[in-house]
Amino acid sequence: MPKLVDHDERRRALARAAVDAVASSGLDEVKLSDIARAAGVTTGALAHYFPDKDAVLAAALEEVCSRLLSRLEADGGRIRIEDISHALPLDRAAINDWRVWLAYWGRAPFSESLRSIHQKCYQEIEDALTDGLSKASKTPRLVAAAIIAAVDGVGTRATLEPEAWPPERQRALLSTLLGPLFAGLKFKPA
Amino acid sequence: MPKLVDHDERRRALARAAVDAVASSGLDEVKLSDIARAAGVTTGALAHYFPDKDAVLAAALEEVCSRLLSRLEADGGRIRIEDISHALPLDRAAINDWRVWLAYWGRAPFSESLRSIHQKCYQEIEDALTDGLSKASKTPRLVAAAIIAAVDGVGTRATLEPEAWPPERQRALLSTLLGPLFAGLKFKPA
Amino acid sequence: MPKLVDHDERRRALARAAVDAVASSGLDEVKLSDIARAAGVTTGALAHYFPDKDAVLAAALEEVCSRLLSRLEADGGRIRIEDISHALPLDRAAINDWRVWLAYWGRAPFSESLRSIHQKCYQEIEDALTDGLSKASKTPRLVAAAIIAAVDGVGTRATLEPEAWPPERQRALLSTLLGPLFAGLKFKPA
Amino acid sequence: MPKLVDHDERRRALARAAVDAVASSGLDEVKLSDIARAAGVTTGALAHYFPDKDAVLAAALEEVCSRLLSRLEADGGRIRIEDISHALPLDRAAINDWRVWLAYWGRAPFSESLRSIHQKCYQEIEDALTDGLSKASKTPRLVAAAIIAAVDGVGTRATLEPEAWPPERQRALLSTLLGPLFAGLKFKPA
DNA sequence: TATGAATGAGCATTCATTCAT
DNA sequence: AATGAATGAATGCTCATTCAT
Repeated sequence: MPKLVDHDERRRALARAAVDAVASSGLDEVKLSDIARAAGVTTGALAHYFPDKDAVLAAALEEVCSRLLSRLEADGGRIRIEDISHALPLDRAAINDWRVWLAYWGRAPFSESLRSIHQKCYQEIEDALTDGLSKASKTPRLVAAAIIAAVDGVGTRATLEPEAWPPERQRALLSTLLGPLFAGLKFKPA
Repeated sequence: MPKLVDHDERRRALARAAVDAVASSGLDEVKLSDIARAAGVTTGALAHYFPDKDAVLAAALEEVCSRLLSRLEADGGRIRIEDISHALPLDRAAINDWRVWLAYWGRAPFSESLRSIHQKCYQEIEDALTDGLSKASKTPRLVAAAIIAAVDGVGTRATLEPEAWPPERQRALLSTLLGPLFAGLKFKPA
Repeated sequence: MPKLVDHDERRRALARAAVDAVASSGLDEVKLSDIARAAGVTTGALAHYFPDKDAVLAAALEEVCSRLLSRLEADGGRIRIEDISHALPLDRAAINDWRVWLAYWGRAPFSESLRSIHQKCYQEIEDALTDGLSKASKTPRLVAAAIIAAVDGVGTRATLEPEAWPPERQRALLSTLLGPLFAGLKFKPA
Repeated sequence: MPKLVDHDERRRALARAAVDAVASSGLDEVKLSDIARAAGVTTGALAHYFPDKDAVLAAALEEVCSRLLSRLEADGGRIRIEDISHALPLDRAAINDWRVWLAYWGRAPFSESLRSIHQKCYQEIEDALTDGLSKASKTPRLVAAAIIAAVDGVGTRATLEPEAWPPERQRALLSTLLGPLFAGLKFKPA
């Protein structure tokens, strides 16, 4: 019997390697061989798990999406700026993810599959936020979208100018944006 | 002397063509020949105006930056959400520019020259806004950055999901974000 | 001992599968995995029976040769056009074999092993025909070669343009070619 | 002004080089770089004249077809075995062409474009022969097809076993096949 | 004996760049 | 200044082969 591998787990590991490779080479410059090397395999091995390069990159995007989501993992109940700020590029790992995330924004308009991955991700976050805001606002979905936009805006800036935007400054910016908005919400004490 | 004017005008025209080509093919897919075709010349002609492809793409980014800035052209005095919203991807032309703009975000982390073009652009906007806010806020630069982040966040979302974000909805989202913030500013009536 | 029988039988089955695979993919396009799939095994299994791909393809050619020969199986004595026509691509199965047969013609000039398989096959047919013609002609070997050439010529045309050459038309063409030749043979009535 | 080339002439020259390359490497083994080298250019140059490898190979087939046709160039009037034999692989150059010609037979069943080139070639020959036979036979088209089949059959054998089939033997075989057939034709003296 | 994961070399193709005209 | 033919390096992809299980 041949060595049996967990196909899905292997795919996931390769996707993780792809994220690393994209983070360090850039989405446009990354070669299949970069990804393979990052994963410790040869390019041929990738072929067993993905039909082509696009599929590898799509898997990498999904990986980043799921990481982003896991950072936002609502602690239930009340939504706080403090919790939301965990989605920002506050540390090395998150900055890497954001670089990759941003890179895909430029490509999504030309790829149906990337676009749908993106939208699913936004949808999921927006739904969760909307849910948490339903009691506190009369326009919960709009507020949810505003929160997302705030995070995207701050995260973008911080990703493009990482030296100028250390964690504290990012938080300050996010609070400046969301503070007044949250002040108007009718949250009951948790 | 007249030659030089021609030369610069030609460069600018080529840069505009590059923006169009990037908007329709994507920054990763665009070929020098696409750009040349969009400009109505041959690839060889590009060589007379730019040392290499990167230079062409940098010129395209500068072109987009200047367009973005011209849309924001402050009408003087008081800063209003209405004016700021003009920077959003509200029509076809602006959406194109935003697509290009976003595409460069993914590449900036790997290119010193692109990064510096970006930063100069942000700087310019931030300075102008800070100036306009100096009387109205005690932290004008932070508020300026917040405005920029809001525009980036809303613009990103609208660029990625153009059908879901018609102009009115973009304005509503921007107002949701900036309304409460602006309410706290001490603007004197114009 | 019984193992060996199994082994040879298995080889033969794989060769048959190879013929099918070549017939449907083409000799140039056929992959080892196509052959394996056609045989219901994995590529690794092929390695137990053949040293490499060339050997598999050689076995396929031998298989086709033997089928061709079996179609010509002389019914003894007198050689008749009717019998010879059984070697033509008259039905689906024979057309498949001819496609494969033709495909090898293009490769034989570059492969000593394929060439020798070919020659052995021609030799065998020619010898049998020569034998049957020894009483009827003063140049039996030349006539035998003529018969072979006629079958090859008609079969080639029919294989390349199958719709234009239904069985009856093939027979008519063969008769046109061989009729006058056979008329000159001194066959005694059977 | 750049160096201007005669596009069609260049294409033709590249097709000729392709024929040479196929003749010496085989249709399956030939690489684009072989063809480029045979033409004295780089592979990139081929891209200016052919969309892909298949197109190069198709052009090579057309080249061989046209050579075959030119060898048969009817001298008008009466059709003689002697003239027909000029289509056989009698010398080095013709053998090369026949090798290439045969190689395409194996591929035609899988390629619409190759098939159509083949059919056009056969059509042209058949029409010319039919024309020349219209007075001499009541079934001129069938006789024309018989002549073609005879040439194909003899040529195939000679191509596969060149040492065994020197020119004289090829002619003898062709005469054996076609002699009795021609004897039955009602040719008027030219 | 058979599996199938992995290898790694090989090739077609693309395209920025060069340069003779 | 402009052309466009040609270069040649780079890379994604394929697939025969190997080998641990």
